[in-house]
Amino acid sequence: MIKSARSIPPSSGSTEVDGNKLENDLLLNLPDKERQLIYSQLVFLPLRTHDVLNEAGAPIRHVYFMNSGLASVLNVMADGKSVEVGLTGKEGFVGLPLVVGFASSGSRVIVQIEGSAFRLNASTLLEILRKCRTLETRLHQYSQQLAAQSAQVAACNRLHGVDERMARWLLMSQDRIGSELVPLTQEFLAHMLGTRRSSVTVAASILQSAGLIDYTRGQLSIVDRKGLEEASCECYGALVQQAARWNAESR
Amino acid sequence: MIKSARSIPPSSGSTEVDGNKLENDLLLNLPDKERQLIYSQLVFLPLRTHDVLNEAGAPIRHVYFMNSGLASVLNVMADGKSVEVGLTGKEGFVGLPLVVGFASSGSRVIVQIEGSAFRLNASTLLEILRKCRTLETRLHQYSQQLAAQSAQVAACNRLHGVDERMARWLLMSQDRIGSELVPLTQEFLAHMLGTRRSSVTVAASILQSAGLIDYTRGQLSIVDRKGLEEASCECYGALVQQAARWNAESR
DNA sequence: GCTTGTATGTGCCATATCGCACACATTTGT
DNA sequence: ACAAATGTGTGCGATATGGCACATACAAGC
Repeated sequence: MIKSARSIPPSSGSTEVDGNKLENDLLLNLPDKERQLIYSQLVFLPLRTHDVLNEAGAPIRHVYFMNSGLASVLNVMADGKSVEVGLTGKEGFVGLPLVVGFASSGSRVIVQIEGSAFRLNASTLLEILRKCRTLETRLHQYSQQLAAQSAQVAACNRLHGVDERMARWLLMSQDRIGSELVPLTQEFLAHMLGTRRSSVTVAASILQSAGLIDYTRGQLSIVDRKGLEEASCECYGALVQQAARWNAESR
Repeated sequence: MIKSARSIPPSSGSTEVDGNKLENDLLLNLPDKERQLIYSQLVFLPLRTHDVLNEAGAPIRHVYFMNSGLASVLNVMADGKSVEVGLTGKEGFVGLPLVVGFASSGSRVIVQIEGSAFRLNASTLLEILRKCRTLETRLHQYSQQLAAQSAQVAACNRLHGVDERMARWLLMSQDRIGSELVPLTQEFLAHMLGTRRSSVTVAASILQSAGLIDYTRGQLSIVDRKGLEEASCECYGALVQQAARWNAESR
């Protein structure tokens, strides 16, 4: 079995902010000085399915440290068709352009699976970043990871079929939400994969009859993770490997 | 006609480094202090077609400020198939992971059209960056631009046909090399677009008989740029717009 | 129990692309 | 002049996916 992001060691000890458990990898284990500056400003925010966190071309008013659940970075075309170009969970952050000095978002980011995040005003983030080098570096590193994801997805979208891409998506999701249960309709999965719903139906049937997944009305569960990895394209493994390599290098 | 990157105003005055004209946007108009630190370290390097600047998964030994010509960021699969996920010319830089503290490259970067670059050792760059905040910010911003490119390409690869993607590629290339003449075989264009050579032949024939381009044996020239923009998908315009918006915001 | 809305399953045809093979044209080197 | 290497044009069947329409299944509310 591919060593997935799930096997990244959990942070030492548990931390609460604003009475809520802090799970975001970028915020955990910061130097004391930065922790004090940041934690007091964080606002806990439940995320509901299909909430829009950032809109393409619109000013970034808030940034989000994902805490649980899943958000999708989408590229939306003029005719309404959309394709997911990135996926972010508790390892991630929404609002990256702001970190490098851009005021607007390049893409739409929506909540795909409900959960929670810690939010900051744009101006608050900028103020904090002036004093928090560790956090800033982590955000820049995360930006590279997300870019690598987009790149892999770009290739995957060109070269691989619906079944493989769907398997990849499920694996990536599971890594980020840490649960076998993925609450999601085929309709939305189709939007993520940039295909028709009926193609998803067919792909899902195939994966189900192979005993890899199980689903009913918006509740999809992963039955055989190892099997799913074999059904997926190499893109999943490539991304996991790349992430692991970079994580090892950044110590 | 879409306002392209070509219409970005040229830098004030002309600068030479090591006896060679400096064209790279990231290096021009730096604060005096940074200029002095950096310029003395730059090594001029001619780039020949198919030179490999960075290899996926391999340590980054040198970084490159592109000066002329064109380099492609490629994602290569196990079976040898490849897809271009990014394109960089004199507006760009090769070796971004290093800037955020990662030691290895996430993708292969090859020279697509010959030209030149200014090179630095990895360690030299890191040393310089500790003192040069302006350059560092510019590199982070460029990283966002390149990521936006990958994202758009990811969507484009999923939703658009060969003809449209080819038109987009030609437009993006022209913006970066600033010439109507694109020296390139259909074979390599096929690698960029992640398709077969014969599909490129067909697409090229269509564009040619429409009077938009002209080509013979590795020499492709853009005849009707406006027409090509119409033949291209919205992705080209979207990228130009996004770049313009961010450039305006970062002042 | 019935209605309404939402989620999923299926079928049919058009089309784009793939995989492969081969013919032809142009350039390069001897 | 000739051979070899390289670049381009074309055809054909297999396949995957798209667009669309409709049938079925389940859930929630009255």
